[in-house]
Parts: sequence; structure tokens; C-alpha cells
Amino acid sequence: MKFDDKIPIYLQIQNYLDRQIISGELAPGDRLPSVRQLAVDVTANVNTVQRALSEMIDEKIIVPQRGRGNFVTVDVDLIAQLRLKLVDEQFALVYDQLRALNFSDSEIIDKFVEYVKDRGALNE
Amino acid sequence: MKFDDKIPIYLQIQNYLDRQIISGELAPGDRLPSVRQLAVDVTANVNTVQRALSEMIDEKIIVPQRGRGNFVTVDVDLIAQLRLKLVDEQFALVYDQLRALNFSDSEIIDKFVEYVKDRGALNE
DNA sequence: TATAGTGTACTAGTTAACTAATACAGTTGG
DNA sequence: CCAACTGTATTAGTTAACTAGTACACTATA
Repeated sequence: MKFDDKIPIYLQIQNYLDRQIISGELAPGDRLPSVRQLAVDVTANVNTVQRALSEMIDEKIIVPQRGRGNFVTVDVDLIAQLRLKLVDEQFALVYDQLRALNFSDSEIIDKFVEYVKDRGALNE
Repeated sequence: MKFDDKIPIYLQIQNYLDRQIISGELAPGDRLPSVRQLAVDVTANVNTVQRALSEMIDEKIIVPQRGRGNFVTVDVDLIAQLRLKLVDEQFALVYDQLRALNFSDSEIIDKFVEYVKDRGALNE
């Protein structure tokens, strides 16, 4: 896994897992790879993986079972909530930045639509 | 200045200055506050400010003059280029994230437009 | 019931970011 | 000229993130 060395690795691991869960690649109730396997997968240390997980465990997104593994919560509401939170955070970032640059709302929308059209071009 | 402790302070200072320059609060040729004053303004150390500046100096956005101060470049093309770069980076972040969440392009646009409408409501 | 695979905890050491303090070099205005 | 302001450099110490290695508690299965 390629890391952005400006952002703590444990946060990037969280984001990676969040995306897997929200996109459904990791379904509710699914078992995650073991912490040791995850460490190999993302080329990080077990401790770093554990740190990423521990916060997600606090949020109850992941439920650990000693000796068995870590599991995705079966609380689909919680997952939906996580999805909303992530999307909202992303939007807030761009929006605040561009407002600080004195863009108007309509400019922001126009430019973003333009960007997506340039990037996508292939998706429905 | 309130910092996000997940992002290096020197990067946040850069972003702060970038925004001032792009929005025009700091015009081409303007003198920046002294490094010591900036350190006070953003509540950081002189060295941290200097580190933020040194990268911007490398990019020629800021031109230092020993004994006189730091000045915003008079190269307006360079500033326009910086503006484009910042906007593009922001858009790329959201877009990549949401694509990774299996959103389609049209969904991304729809949700973003909705978000801006909810946030703005007051701007033309 | 062993053995191998789990999560978890702890200690130790490295590195980058940051702070603090000092010093030096160049510029400007009285 | 000199005092007060600039940018710049250096050294030293702190902290958080990360790595590495080890150990322990628990679970499943052969």
C-alpha cells in the first residue's frame, strides 16, 4: 500500500478499511484479515494496524473477538452513518477551501462538474 | 491560528498563505509580515514558519530579500497556476474518495450540488 | 489435548515535526 | 554611523508516529 507520508499511516489504514466497509467489499459480519495479515497487506507494522483498528473498535464499526478475529459490525445503520460522515467530510473540505478562495457557490459547482466530466468520461 | 493536529503545521501555514495569495488578500509584490510576526500570528515557531516559506520560495511563489522581507511574486501566471493546482488537488481528493466508495459520476455531482445548496443558501 | 492461529500488551529504539534560544548577515531610517 | 528591523543558520531538546520484537490470553481444529 502506497502511503502519503504527510498523513499518519494509521489514519490511511482507517480510511482504507472504511472504504472497504462502505463500498461493501467487507460486508456486515465479515471477518477482517488478521492484524498480522493486514500488516503484511498494507506494508505496515502490526502495532500501527492495531492502532488504526482500536479507534474503529471504539466507534463500534469493528467488533474484535479475542482468538477469533476482527469483524465488521452487523449494525447497518452505523455503517450508513459512517458513509454519510465520510462523504460529508470530503465535501466540507473542498467547499471550505474554495470559499476561502473567494469562489461563489455557483462557481464551485460549475468547476466541480467540469472536473468530473473531464475525469470520468467513461462512467454512466 | 487553530491547527489540525493531524497535518504538519508547516503545511497548514503554506495553505494559509496560498489562500491569501490566491484570494488576493496578498497581492503580487506585496510584502508578507516578517517571519517573526507571522510566527506570532499563526502561533507557531519562527523555524516552522521558515520551513513553510522555504518551500514556497523554492516554488518561486514567494521571493525573499535578506534584510527587507518576503514578497509575493509579481509573476501572475505563477499565481494563476497555483490557483489551478490547489483547486485541482481538492477536486481530485473528493472525486477519488467517492469513486472508491462506488459512487457513479452522476451521483457524485448530485450529492455535491445538494451539499453546496444546503451549506450556501445565502450566496448568489 | 496439543498446536496453530487469533487479539492484545508491553518495552525499546528511530525518525520527523516542532519548539526554543542564539547568533549572524543584510537593509533601512533617524 | 547606529539602532532596529529584516532573513537565515545552527544547535539542542521534546513529542508523536512508527517499527521491531516479544510475550500472553483466547479460540478452533486436527
